[in-house]
Amino acid sequence: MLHVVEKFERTRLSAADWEVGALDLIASQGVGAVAVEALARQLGVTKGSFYWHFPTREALLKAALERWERQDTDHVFGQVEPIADPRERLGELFRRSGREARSHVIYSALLQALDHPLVQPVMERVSQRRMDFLARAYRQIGMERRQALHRARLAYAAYVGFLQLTLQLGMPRLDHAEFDAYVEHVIATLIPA
Amino acid sequence: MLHVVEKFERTRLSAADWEVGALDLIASQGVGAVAVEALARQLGVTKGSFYWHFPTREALLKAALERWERQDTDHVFGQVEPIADPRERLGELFRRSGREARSHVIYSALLQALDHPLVQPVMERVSQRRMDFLARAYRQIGMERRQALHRARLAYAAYVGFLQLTLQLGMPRLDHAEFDAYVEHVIATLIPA
DNA sequence: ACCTCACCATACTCTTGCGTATGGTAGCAC
DNA sequence: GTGCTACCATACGCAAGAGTATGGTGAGGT
Repeated sequence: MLHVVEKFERTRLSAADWEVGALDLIASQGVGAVAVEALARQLGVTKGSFYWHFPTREALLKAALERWERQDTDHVFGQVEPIADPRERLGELFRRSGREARSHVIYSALLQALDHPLVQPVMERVSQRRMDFLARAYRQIGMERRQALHRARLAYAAYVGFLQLTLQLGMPRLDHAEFDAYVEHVIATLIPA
Repeated sequence: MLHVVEKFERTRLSAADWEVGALDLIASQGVGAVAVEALARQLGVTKGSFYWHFPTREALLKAALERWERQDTDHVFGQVEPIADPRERLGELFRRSGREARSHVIYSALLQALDHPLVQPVMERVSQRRMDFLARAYRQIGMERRQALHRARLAYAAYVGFLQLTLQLGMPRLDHAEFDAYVEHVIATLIPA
């Protein structure tokens, strides 16, 4: 129940500790679970501490989202960006999308909170950036501009839907081998030879 | 502000009126907006009325979800089921997916509330049913069993992601013509010749 | 050794939204 | 026309969670 997360029983906390704590909560239980008293309990302090670091709950959310957006950009793209062949680059990107990466889990959780005014613009930027990345790769393959945009939109929609169906709906329950087969099918279908 | 929805100024309400009112709220502002006092205000009565028809808020949600699931099944499939050619059937299904159909809007809103214990099982059933429908069509086309399942999963993920991206994120803002072009691209990509 | 201030606890208030208690009214049976 | 009952209003209680006020404490600089 009360599995405390604190790294090493730090005596004092910083604003950054609250931010990563908030991101932990978002990843595990969604944005709605980010309550200051619950988070304080999880960090081993009380809300008195929180309101020294942040003026309001929204401020924490804003800071946490900025932190995530910052680290997400290079975490997802940085790994595959150097791959020269665009087909190979896209394939590797698809393969990495299901590997329970923390960034994907948080992205999926934030997808569930798109009605929140602080979340929406962040997600719009991140999603647009990722789709542009896909569109560029498809253009490099040799697709016509319009086609590349459509294919990027389709591929990204498939990614978003996949996250929703597996992480949120928890529906397919496919094992490791079956998942690999699915990803290869997606690659064969969405990346032209 | 207070654009009342009531059909024709009925003097008395029935449980069904509350259910469709709840579905209206879900479609326009999500599951979280289904609050009994707000809904009562919208129907021109007070909460005193509500608790005569339903023992609790959850009961209303349950009834509304059952109503939606019932009418959704034939609303989405009923229109395309009679189409004999599986390719044609799938294409028509894809084309209908973006046409702002009420059922899709509600499905998208419920997708945002998958953490709710009442919503999850309903969505699991509906989604599974729809994916089975897709898989059957792909099999009829002549795809191998395993391939058909993967393709159905991919197509449905693309559908779910599309809803999320357009209705919730409000991101692409593509006009009518551009949307049609996108759908045709999807059909060409996901339905084998 | 002590002083400071960054960090934290305790004890409130306020708002929101669910649910309850109880009494009122309108339409139908007879 | 009177009474029953289905529907509704008003006025509560109650819990959760955000935010405030105020006082305490311990580690680092001097």
